[in-house]
Amino acid sequence: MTKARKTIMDILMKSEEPVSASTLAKDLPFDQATVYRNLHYLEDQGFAESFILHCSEHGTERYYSYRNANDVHHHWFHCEMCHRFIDLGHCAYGQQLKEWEQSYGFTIHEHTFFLTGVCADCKS
Amino acid sequence: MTKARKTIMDILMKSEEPVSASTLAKDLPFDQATVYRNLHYLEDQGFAESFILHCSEHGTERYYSYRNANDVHHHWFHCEMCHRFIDLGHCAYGQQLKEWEQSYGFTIHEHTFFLTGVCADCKS
DNA sequence: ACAAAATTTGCAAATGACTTGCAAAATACA
DNA sequence: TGTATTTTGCAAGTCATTTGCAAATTTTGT
Ligand SMILES: [Mn+2]
Ligand SMILES: [Mn+2]
Ligand SMILES: [Zn+2]
Ligand SMILES: [Zn+2]
Repeated sequence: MTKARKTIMDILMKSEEPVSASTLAKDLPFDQATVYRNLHYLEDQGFAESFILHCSEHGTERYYSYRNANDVHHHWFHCEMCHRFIDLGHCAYGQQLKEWEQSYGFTIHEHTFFLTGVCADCKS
Repeated sequence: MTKARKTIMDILMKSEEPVSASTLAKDLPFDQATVYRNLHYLEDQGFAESFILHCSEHGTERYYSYRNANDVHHHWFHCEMCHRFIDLGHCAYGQQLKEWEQSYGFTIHEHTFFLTGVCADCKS
């Protein structure tokens, strides 16, 4: 495994919340193309997952988080003031998704869910 | 109300599914800046709502739909093959969102939810 | 209907996240 | 170690969306 890939993988593993691709690209000492290509690679291999979120201050960016092989993914709340994410816990939509698949006949590949607003700290 | 604004508003009102901003900008006989500015205006005024969705064929685009003053919004399934949207019906997360607000102390401004996959027609 | 004030439009250039071609550098494999 | 495969940096490109500005349109007050 290359240095760039290991660095990115480590960051994702250690991070408590999703990290944006463009921020990684700016902060890391690798070319942006290398960062983006590695994020794609990690997601392809199932080591990471991502979603696109728009915030007025940082614009539209893709956020990545580490994906544990056996672990279920999480959904998040994003604070529009401090830009931190709050973990909403494991995804609890499995059953609902199956029901929709049955009643509509489609096959779901992905579902996107997140909240935006102002966190408790920023309100006070 | 200007011609451009009325045209865009009409399209949103008549459309059965969300329409992408960039498609509107390409297809309508107004400048793209005018289209984008009017979409922002309509959303600001509460006549439209939008979400960002990425599909491999069309890339990352913002999709708009008309928002009826009294009506609750809908969530959607997007088919990655035919690129149509399937209406999943009224949003049923009101209660859940309130519970999260209480247990986490944050205030939710928006929630984003949608599905992607392959529709029944495209599977056969 | 008329003129001034306020808003909107078209144009052209800019923005910013992300992608891509290519040759050099690093890594994996025998 | 030598060779095949993968990855990297660089530079340029793509594409949705935004922005400044002067001209055109719409709104307001009379
Ligand atoms: Mn943010
Ligand atoms: Mn699509
Ligand atoms: Zn906050
Ligand atoms: Zn389909």
